[in-house]
Amino acid sequence: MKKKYSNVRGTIDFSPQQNFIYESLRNESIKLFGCYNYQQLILPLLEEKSLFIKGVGQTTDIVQSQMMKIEGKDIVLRPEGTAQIVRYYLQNRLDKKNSFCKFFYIGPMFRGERPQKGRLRQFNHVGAEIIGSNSFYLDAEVILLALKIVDSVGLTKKELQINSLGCEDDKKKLAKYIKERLKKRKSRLCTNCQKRIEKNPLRVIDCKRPECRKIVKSLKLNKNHLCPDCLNHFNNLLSILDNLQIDYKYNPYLVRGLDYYTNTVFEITSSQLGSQDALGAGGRYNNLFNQLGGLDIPAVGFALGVERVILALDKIEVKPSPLVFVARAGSGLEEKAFSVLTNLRNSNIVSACDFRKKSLKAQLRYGQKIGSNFVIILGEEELKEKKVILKDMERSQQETVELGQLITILKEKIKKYA
RNA sequence: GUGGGUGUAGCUCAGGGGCAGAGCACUUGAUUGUGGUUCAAGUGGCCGGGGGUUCAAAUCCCCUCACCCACCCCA
Repeated sequence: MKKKYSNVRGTIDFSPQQNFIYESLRNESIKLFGCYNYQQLILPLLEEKSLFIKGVGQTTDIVQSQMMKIEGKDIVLRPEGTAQIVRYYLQNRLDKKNSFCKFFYIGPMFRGERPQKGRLRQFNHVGAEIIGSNSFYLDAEVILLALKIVDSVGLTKKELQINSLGCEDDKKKLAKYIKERLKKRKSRLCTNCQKRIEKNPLRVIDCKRPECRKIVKSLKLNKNHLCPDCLNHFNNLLSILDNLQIDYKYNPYLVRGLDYYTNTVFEITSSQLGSQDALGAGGRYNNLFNQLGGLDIPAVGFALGVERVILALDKIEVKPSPLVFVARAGSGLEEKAFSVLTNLRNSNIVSACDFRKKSLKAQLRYGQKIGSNFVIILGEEELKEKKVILKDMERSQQETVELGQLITILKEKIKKYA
């Protein structure tokens, strides 16, 4: 019995239509990154496991259960890009060279989660990192850039949520506060949160269960946990966004699931997506370099989920260039068809011919189906006089033209068409 | 990792122990060498896989796999 092959669980094949959006997202991103003076990095899909344990955090779900391990080695398929970029920076001692850097990357990430809408085991990130400055202007730049990229492919319905966790001390203070305040009501939290309250209290305020949500809301969180410097940083960022008239929602209950975030965290969500509603997210990570290399280097960045952007875009306008189809009336005209096609293509005219043994009627039907704007019909009668039939499909008109004039006439028609 | 749902033609799905179905799509026709609309005919199935019950299973039972959605988590 023949085995039926299909794609691996949690992966998707990009159809030509999806790829069209992907390419458009990719091109627009590269253009924007260039304009903002970022440099592209292409790093391996394989990294040492411990890079992510130290970077992303031992208690996070990504590290606990979602990393895809390479058999027999302490090597994993990368689950995210930030720790890797930091590894690159440290490995190449960029702190000694030009310490301030802006990088972007586009490529696949891997997480061994159970797939659902908007959640895959292999998915693509478009991400950026700014390394070497703690300026709130750069927090703003990163947010702006993420929004612009999403905009560039025509995704206008989206929401920006933003919060500040504060520096490492502030985070500890906030965690302690949450722990103390929730201790009495611990039994009313979900079992998951009861565990988290000890290990990672910040995650509790992010829980989406209604009962936890209710309790957490009563904490009345605000900016009080922030030290003067961090408060200043956050307020300045918000006023930049205000001045740019960017819509955002301050959400004091927004936490990111990766341990490395400090200060600014943000999330861009879309209502088009279902339960995995984040198109992208990011924030500041002023402690990650310390974790991985013992250096005190501030940084900020974001990542967008390519497949989620594609998912959220229900339609995209595809405007292909005019297509010319070559049809043969009669048998034995393949060689002539091939030579006409070659000439068309050498003149950069988008053209096609199916070379199947089909009747003229069937060829025209196929030509129609693939969206041909013009059809060249090769007929023995006309070819004797070095002529061909040129048919305008939309107008249902045709004329006989000199083979020598064909390219010139077609180019003229195509120009009018566009 | 946990729950719920769904697997029948290329696609969307109906059928629910006794001949394998519809719509769309596809192929071929409807006066010599001309597309879209229309009309006609045709191709196409291990009814996800394995086992069981039965004279008989796409249908009932068990197992399994895959997909979808949700939880969780994240982009």
